[in-house]
Parts: sequence; structure tokens; C-alpha cells
Amino acid sequence: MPGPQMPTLTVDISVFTVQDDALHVLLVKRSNPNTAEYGKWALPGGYILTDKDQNLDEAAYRVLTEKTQAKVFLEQVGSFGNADRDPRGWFLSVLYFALEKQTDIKAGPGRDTSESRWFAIDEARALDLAFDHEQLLQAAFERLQNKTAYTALPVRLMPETFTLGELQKVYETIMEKPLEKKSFRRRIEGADILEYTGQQQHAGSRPASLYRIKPGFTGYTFNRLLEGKGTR
Amino acid sequence: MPGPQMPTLTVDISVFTVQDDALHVLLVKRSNPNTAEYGKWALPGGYILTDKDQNLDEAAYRVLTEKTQAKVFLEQVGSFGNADRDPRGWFLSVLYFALEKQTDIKAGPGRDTSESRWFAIDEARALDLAFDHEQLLQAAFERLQNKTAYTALPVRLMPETFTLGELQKVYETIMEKPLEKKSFRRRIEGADILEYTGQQQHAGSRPASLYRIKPGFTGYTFNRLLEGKGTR
DNA sequence: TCAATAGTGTCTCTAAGACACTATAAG
DNA sequence: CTTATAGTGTCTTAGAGACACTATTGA
Repeated sequence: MPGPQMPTLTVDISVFTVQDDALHVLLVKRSNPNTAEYGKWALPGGYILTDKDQNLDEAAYRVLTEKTQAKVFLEQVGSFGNADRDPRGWFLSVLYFALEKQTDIKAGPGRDTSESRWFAIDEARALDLAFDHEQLLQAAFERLQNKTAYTALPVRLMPETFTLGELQKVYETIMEKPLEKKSFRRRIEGADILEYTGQQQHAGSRPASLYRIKPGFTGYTFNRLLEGKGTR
Repeated sequence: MPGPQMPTLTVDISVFTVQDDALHVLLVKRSNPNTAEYGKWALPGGYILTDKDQNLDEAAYRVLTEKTQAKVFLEQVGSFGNADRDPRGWFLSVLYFALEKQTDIKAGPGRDTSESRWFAIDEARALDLAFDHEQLLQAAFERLQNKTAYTALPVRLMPETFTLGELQKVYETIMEKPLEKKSFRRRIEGADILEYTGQQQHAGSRPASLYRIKPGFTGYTFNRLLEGKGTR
């Protein structure tokens, strides 16, 4: 039987996107003066509603779509709980990260009334966030970085069609270091996860081939880590 | 403010050890006739006690030490929650896996009165476990397998001192396939995580060097995956 | 023409797999 | 001796980094 008191349970989400060649994260301003940490920025989050959510992923999805209507990729990062993280007592937060396509951000965040904004990752990490959300953001970001080094996950941040150069920039943005062009292209080509759209992108210099994610893509794991320039 | 009703929250642990060259997992028989899933085997678990546990990891550690007094390594796998997994309503379980040193198992599980037993992993997976513990066990095992392919995690399953041959067998047990001796040794040597004890193990054939984990070891990540024999 | 970005050729290097070899013990 | 396991030498191979090269556009 349950202990004397159950912890309070929330789902928090670190929504990432790439904007102007920089990784951005969605934050929400705590706008209820009667609520803890009023006025601070926080990761979007919410309670699990036992009457509405069939399972954890659905709860995360619901919380997310209250903040942004974008089609996104969701993945659980882990859970964080302790007696100190919220002044109101024992709190447990299940943290997800979401990757939003670049196109979607044009639509802008916010379906509910609360104030929300995209912050460049560096900006966001410099802020004094509500509760222990600095730690959560850090954990989500590290997970994204790690996975970027050995999976094709960042393609989920790309718009419908994109060039290999654009994809490489996204990788570099997340890894926070330059990558070797030839290695990068070999790697992506070897993964066989993209297909040529038949179209070229014209942007002032030599046109670049436009690719899209192959239908049926569910993820790809490389068997070596991407290390980047200056490794040798 | 919280929703209409908070989910019930538990911590469950998949405790792994190696015994007789086979991976084993600790299961507990649900022995209270007034409790759900009476008579079935389950992962050891328990409620978070908001008055006793300062944080999640401590809760996991407390739950674990009620079942086994061994010195173990704990790592969070993830959280699972839905309305169906327990007949009593919305349940959320935070899953950990624990790696127990081979020596410790001699001490045997059980500090409380309930019946508990080590099962070979194959046996355990064939059982009809309580709640959704089959899924949890599967998730924990997959995590262990994945990490074995790119980290030195399995050294945490070894006794105080051990030979490279023994370590390789543990890797093979988890990966469920044979590994190439030379590659394996090169890899471990390159990681520089073990030190020679100065002792040899005599076991009927050529003596093998005994190693121990270097003090200060906190983990090691290789940058290529271990693929094993028959890859080429 | 030049600047800018796309895309390729090809060398080196690291670390894994293959596999045969030697070494040292017990019986 | 044989059998068993420990441990090494060394070739091949996959795939990453380096880096110079060519290709195609606009201005």
C-alpha cells in the first residue's frame, strides 16, 4: 500500500529546434502569481491527468500540444525527483525531449495563453530557471548531444526537404564543433536514410541537391562515434 | 495544481548478476494474498516514501537493500506508466537496473521475509510476471546489452579480482554471442581501466593473470561498437 | 573574372575481426 | 605425451579525419 504521501508528479519537456543556425529551446514564463516560482522561465510541463492520459507518452504529448501545435518527435530522457526541487514538497518529474522541425517554428509557439518563447540554448542555460529546470535542460541537451554523435536523430530537426550542407550545420550546431565535410557525407550516405527529391536548391552559389527522409525511417545507429574536426 | 488524482508511484529494480556463466535476475514472489497479482513473480520494487527518501536514487537504493545486502551499481532506465498496468488504477514505475558483483551473490538475496530467487535470464523471460514486469525486465535487459556493446559497464558484475577470460565470458553472456579473444583484450587494454594484481589464477591449465578495477573507475565509453564474431 | 558553396578523390590512421601461432599449467 | 586455457603476432577491413581538388552557380 502507498506510503504516507504520494509525490506530486509532472511531465516536463525540453523542446528543441534549430533556428538561424543555432539550437533553440522552448521556455514558458510562469504567469500565475499564486503559483510557485512566479515570473521565472521554465520548461513546458504539466500534471499527468489520470482521467485523460492513457499512458506517460500520451501525457507528454498532451502537455506538448498545449504549448505548440507542431508535429514533433518525443523521447523520454529520464525521471528526476526529490524532496527539495519544489518548495511544495516531494516532486517527481518525467523529462522528455522533443525535436521540432524547422518549418514548424514559423507557426510559433503557444496555443494557450501563457507567455512562451524560443531561446537560443546558450541564452537558456544562462537563465535562472524555475525549480530544478536548469538541471533538466542540461540532461536533455546532453542526451541530444550524445545521440547526435552516434545516431541520425538530428534529421528530425530538419524541414521536409533539405540539403546535406544544411544537415551538417545542424549537426555542428548540436555538437558545438565543426565537422569534416567528406566524412559527414560518407556517413550519411552509408546510412541510406535519405532520398534525393530530384530537386536542387538555388541559393546564390552552386545549387545543392535537396533530400528528404526516406519513408519508413525510424532511426539509425552508426557503429562509430562522430568525433569531428581536430580529433587526430 | 494537481489533477483530479495522482498516479501511484513505485520504484522497480532489475538486479542482474552472473552466475555459472549465465546472466541472472532477481525476482520476488508476491506473497500477500490481499495484494494484486498474488503468487506471481515480480521485479523487486516498492513505493517512494516521501518521509524517508530524499530523492529517487535513494528510494531505489532503499528498495534494493531491502532485498539484497550487496554492494551494487544502480542506474535509472526510465519510467513506465499507464492506466492499465495495474488493476488498481494509474501506476507509474521508475525502473532501475542494478549490477551485482559475482561474489555478493554467495550471500544470497533476502533481508526481508518475502521469497526471492535468482533466475537465469531466459527462465525469467519465459515466466508470466506480475503487472507489466515482463516489459520492464525486457527494457532493463536491452539497456544492459546496448551498454555492453559500447561501454565497460560489465566490469561491475565482476568479483574483486578476475581474469580477462572471465570478463570476456561475462561480455559474451550478456551479448549472447561469442567474441574474438584478441579484439576483446586489445579493447580492454586500450581502455586502461584495469590493473594487474600481481597474482595468477591457477585453474588446471595455464595460469591467468588476475586483474582488478583501477581505483577511481567511473565508467568508460568506447567509440566503436563491439560486434563480435561473425561480423565480417 | 571572382566569391561562395557543392561535391569528389584519395591518403592516412585507428581499431575491430580473423586466425594461426606460442606459452604454461595439470594429468 | 595430451588437453586446456592464456596470451601474442600480424594480416585484412571498415570507416573516420585531412585536405586538396573539381564543379556550378550569381554577381
